[in-house]
Amino acid sequence: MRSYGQFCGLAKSLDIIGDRWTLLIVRELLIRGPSRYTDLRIGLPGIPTNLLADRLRDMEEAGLLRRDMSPAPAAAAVYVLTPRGEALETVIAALGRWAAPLLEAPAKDDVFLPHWLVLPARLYLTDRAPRKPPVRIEVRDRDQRVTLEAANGRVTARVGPADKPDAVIIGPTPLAWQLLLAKIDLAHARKAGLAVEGKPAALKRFGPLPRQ
Amino acid sequence: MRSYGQFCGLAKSLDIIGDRWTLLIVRELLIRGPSRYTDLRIGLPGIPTNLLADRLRDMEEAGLLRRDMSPAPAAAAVYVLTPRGEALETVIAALGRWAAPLLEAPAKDDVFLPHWLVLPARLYLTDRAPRKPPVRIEVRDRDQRVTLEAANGRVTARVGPADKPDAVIIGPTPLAWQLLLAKIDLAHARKAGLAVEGKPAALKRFGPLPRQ
DNA sequence: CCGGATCCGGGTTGATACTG
DNA sequence: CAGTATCAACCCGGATCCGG
Repeated sequence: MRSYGQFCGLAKSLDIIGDRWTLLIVRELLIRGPSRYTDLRIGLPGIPTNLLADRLRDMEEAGLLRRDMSPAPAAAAVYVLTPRGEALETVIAALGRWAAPLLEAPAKDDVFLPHWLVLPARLYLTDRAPRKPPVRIEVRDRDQRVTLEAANGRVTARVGPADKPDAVIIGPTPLAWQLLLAKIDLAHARKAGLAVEGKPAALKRFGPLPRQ
Repeated sequence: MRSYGQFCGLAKSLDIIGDRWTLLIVRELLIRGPSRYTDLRIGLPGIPTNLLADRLRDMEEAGLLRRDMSPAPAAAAVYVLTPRGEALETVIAALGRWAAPLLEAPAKDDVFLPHWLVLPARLYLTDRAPRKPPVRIEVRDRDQRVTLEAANGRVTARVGPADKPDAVIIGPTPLAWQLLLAKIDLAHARKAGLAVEGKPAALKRFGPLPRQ
């Protein structure tokens, strides 16, 4: 990207992360941790492969990520955020919070990959019963699994299956998201194609943050 | 800007503010308040005039700003941030903080307009003597003036001349900034072309934030 | 001078094909 | 799997022009 040539923090940061796709690549690495080229490509539907390669080069040069060779047996290159790259989480959180009103309406043609639940779960969901014992649920869409946990008043989320989940939501991610935000109720969700196994009451532990 | 087509807060926000120059226009409006087209152009050195016009249209359509006609006598159009546009201050602050390490070294070919001091002053400077009475200084570069105030442990900043300043720094903005950050001392700054009127001790009230 | 509109060359992006 | 190559379409930058 061409520099703005302005001695200003905002302009300097945009010089580095203002290119198209760059912040989305950081998002993927924040959510999934060290990732291979192909995993990044899958997590970024629509990205031209040459741009992904270009960006990864630029971002390595800018000190946002490192390209690591994983240990001997499987010689796969993985991309890993540096601390400097991880520090962009605050920026992504600010953008995510600003965009909250745009996520109320359900997606239309938008792609919604299950693992993207991780960031909004952290940003927009709250634990509605902080005093009660922790609750863990799994969201499953095809073979993708995401684990959400409500404990001590906080919601955490990560990619991967849950260990002994209290409930499992199975079906299209957009529906699961609507259900967690309490935009639709369980009966409606089931009619629309969602299955819930385990204790549906566990879902009530999650809800939208109060309007800021 | 073409949409990413992803149901994700980050992607949605970038759909709106990811275009080149857009966030810098927000910066100008945050710093200067309601501004005319020409003022924006001056505050954004390097922007092609057609792009500024395009962006202002896009941003109005996106609900980030309004175009207001000022009252009858001087029929000047001014651009004003909507609350939605003002809410981007948190995003700009996050980007500014992330960029802090990039602003330690002095600018080279970079442009440094005086009014840009306002944001970094708020973000990077601290009041070193919260208990003492407030201190107000003016930074003057050619005919541009910026007012900084340290009071009750906080630093505030705005465009315009200061009322009864305790000190006035006159000269190139980059030098003034270095001085405020305590990167250079007063003697060095004077030798490099900076003049300080009033009580130079007032400058000691300002200093860099401790390393986060 | 203010507030743009128009035009054009070059760089970036998007889509797809191809390769070690 | 992990990219490179190619090419069209689009966006950006720079310059010029124009009506109040």
